[in-house]
Amino acid sequence: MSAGDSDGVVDADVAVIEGGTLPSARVPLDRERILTTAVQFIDEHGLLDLTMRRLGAVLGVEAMSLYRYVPGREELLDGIVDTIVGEMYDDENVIEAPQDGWPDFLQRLAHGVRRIALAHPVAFPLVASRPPEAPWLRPPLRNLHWVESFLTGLIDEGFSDKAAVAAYRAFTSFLLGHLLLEVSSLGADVGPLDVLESGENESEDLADYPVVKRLSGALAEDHSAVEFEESLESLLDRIALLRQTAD
Amino acid sequence: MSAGDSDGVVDADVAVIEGGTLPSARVPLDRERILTTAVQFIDEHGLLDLTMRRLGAVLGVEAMSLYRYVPGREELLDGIVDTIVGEMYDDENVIEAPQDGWPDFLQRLAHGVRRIALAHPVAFPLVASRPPEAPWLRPPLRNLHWVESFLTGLIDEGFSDKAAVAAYRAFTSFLLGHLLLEVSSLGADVGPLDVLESGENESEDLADYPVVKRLSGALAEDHSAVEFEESLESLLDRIALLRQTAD
DNA sequence: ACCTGAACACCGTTCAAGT
DNA sequence: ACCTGAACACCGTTCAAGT
Repeated sequence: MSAGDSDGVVDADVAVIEGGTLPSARVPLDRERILTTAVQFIDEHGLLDLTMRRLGAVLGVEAMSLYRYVPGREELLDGIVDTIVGEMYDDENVIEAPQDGWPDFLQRLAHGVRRIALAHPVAFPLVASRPPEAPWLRPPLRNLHWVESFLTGLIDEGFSDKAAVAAYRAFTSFLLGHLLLEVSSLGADVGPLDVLESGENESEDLADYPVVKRLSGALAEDHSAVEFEESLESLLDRIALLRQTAD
Repeated sequence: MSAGDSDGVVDADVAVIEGGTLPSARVPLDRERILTTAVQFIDEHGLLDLTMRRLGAVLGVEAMSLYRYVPGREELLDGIVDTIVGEMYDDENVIEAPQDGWPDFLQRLAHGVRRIALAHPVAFPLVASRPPEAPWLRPPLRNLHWVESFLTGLIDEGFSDKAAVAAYRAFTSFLLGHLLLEVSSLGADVGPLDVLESGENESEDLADYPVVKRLSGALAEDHSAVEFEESLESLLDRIALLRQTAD
């Protein structure tokens, strides 16, 4: 944190104007700037602090101005989800269609989603928990483009329609469960419960649960990365069986 | 819904007094009554409508009275999670320790969690997404009692400490992913986005995604129950391998 | 002992008005 | 065209006061 931009100080007046028309004029709002700023704000301050009024302030504007670009707070949150998931377009390791077989294709897609989860640990629960608008937009793969790629890729690789759909379901619920638990173990999450009061509290609570107490060290260890790889491998094995299933 | 208790009408005055001391006196508040009422309220009206003031009104009391029993809204939500997860104590099909082998034990536990998820489809995302307080309370198994049972049960059945912990991780992330997607497909969720505007909107949106469009029928089909069974079976196979792994 | 009234510092959202 | 001031109907929370 440098001294200039810390702690919510609004320095929109100092913002570099890209078009370069009116040097000292305030750069006008637009939807994309609102959304990227909101994502950044959540990652820094948490979801609970994201308020129309505060987001406006960060953008150097009154809250009411936001309503010209986004219909309300709920739609703002939906836009944030789109923005985050959309980041996967920039990931060169995620490909549009299988090149080295469908397992490689799904591996890349899974790792792409994991990367955006780890890049936005605080905002990711939003991707996971906003109500899906349709059964073909299951979290965390909430992007029609990638769902289309997923299904097309598998069908081109010999999956039946039914098998491709079943694979989509298994793939998404695997990613959702694993990644939600992985980012939540990273600490940040909804709710300002940052009261990790250490001391005798812990040992006292666990007195009635001797096995949990004995294994608490092991339970606290983070093996997310290898568990992700192994579970993904096992999922791909399971999907391989789906592929061979007759309709 | 009978005519008397519908639609948020407060009839606390008519409440039956169990102790039977003062017949016409208002039955006093207590933490449990607050929490069970809150769970019911969420299931009926959604999380967004649950407000300290409204919850108070349902209980026939001003919002400020709640603070005598719960420190604030965040802690109210934590209490709601405890209440919901605690319902599994009443489930006779969930057992404390393996009787017919660990796979049967875990099957019962998994189905118990699924039952509470389906019983509270609107409130369940809260169980899934509240920030865990410790690494041994991974959603959705956020109850020290059941975590203790889980670990003890597996260790008694021949799992090493490490294998039991690994099984705990795999088991919870499976349940979280599957159940969160299952209840969210049931419609209700956070956010008042009940704008399922039918019409040409859908087909228009899907014009650029022909495969999704072609499979949209199949994608909308609900096979949650059989998918749960099959995925659980596969998970148990995976856990069986863990059991045989040397430390 | 238990609940409330009044108050404070916030929210999201609207709309007529400013520039 | 874009933003704002003022207002409305709410929030969570505190605290002295009522019974």
